[in-house]
Amino acid sequence: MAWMTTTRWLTPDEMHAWRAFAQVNGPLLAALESDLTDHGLSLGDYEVLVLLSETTDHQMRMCDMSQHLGLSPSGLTRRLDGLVKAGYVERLPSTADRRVMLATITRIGLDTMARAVPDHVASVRLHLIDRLTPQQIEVLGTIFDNVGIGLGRTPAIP
Amino acid sequence: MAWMTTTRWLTPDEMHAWRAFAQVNGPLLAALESDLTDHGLSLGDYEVLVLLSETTDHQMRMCDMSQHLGLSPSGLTRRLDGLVKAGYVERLPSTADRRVMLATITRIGLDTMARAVPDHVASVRLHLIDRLTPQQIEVLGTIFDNVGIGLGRTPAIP
DNA sequence: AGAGTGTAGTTGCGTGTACAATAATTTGCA
DNA sequence: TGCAAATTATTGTACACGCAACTACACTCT
Repeated sequence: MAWMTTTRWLTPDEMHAWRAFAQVNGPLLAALESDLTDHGLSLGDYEVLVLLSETTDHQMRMCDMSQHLGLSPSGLTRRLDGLVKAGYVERLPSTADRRVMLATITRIGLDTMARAVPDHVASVRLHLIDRLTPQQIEVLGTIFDNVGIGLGRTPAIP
Repeated sequence: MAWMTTTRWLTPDEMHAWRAFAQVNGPLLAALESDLTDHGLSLGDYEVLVLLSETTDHQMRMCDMSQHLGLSPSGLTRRLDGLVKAGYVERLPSTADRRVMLATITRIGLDTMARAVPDHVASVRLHLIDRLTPQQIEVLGTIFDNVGIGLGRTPAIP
């Protein structure tokens, strides 16, 4: 017979926190994504451009990107297809390892991102940050650091 | 000329909170979804069953469900297709308004959900709740209540 | 050097979702 | 009453993503 353990149900506070999170999470991301469409970017496209713009030489291996973005290799391939067609990113075969494709952000991609960033930051402020007290902001960071550790992620350094 | 305003960038604390949230959110939902697959349910399927099981007569109009679930009408139609094929839900034409379809959860659906709920609660505890202090849990609820209000949602009563 | 193993990226296919168009029905108002 | 406008659900189409299979290449060990 299988082990029989009685379920530890959620307390009212726990249930409230979980339901609030579960119900608001989707609309929050939808709002952030919607505010980016003026620049012709999806939230996923934006994440790619930010990631590439933050590297020293503005390029990164596909497999490293898929790790950072939490995307499957095939998903990243097709996402880059769109960005390449839009002219924001180029594919460069690596000379050091001929299996590797280096995705590089173009001048047009950098310009597009530079125009999108202020609106995106304003959107994050509008929908999330400016609705919270400084104490709540600090706790929010701690919460998701802890949850991320449980999921096997190392929290960001700052 | 358009109004020119200087962007209010994020402070280190704000940036930390936003990045932690943005990076952990996806994996958290993926983990919760993954823990449900043993019962043959996706997170979306589970939400439908919970919603129907919580109504007094175990049925709800399609359009009301799409509101509660944040799903488009077409998306809900196809989601119900799967649940109907699995035998968890039935479609009943409403006699009061012949445009509306009433989705009703079946006995099999209720049984399936009853088996899935304890595992799902345990999963929510494992990945989220039990990684937080009581104070963090309370703040988490307040945070997403506030954000939800900004998005035009009324917070849950409890 | 050569065989076997591991890694990087792409493609075929299935799934899930949104948008637009459509059909059926109800509601509102002259 | 009767007709226009709104509401409800479904279907066609397109897109994004993951999994599995595949190709190409690098590494390891003898």
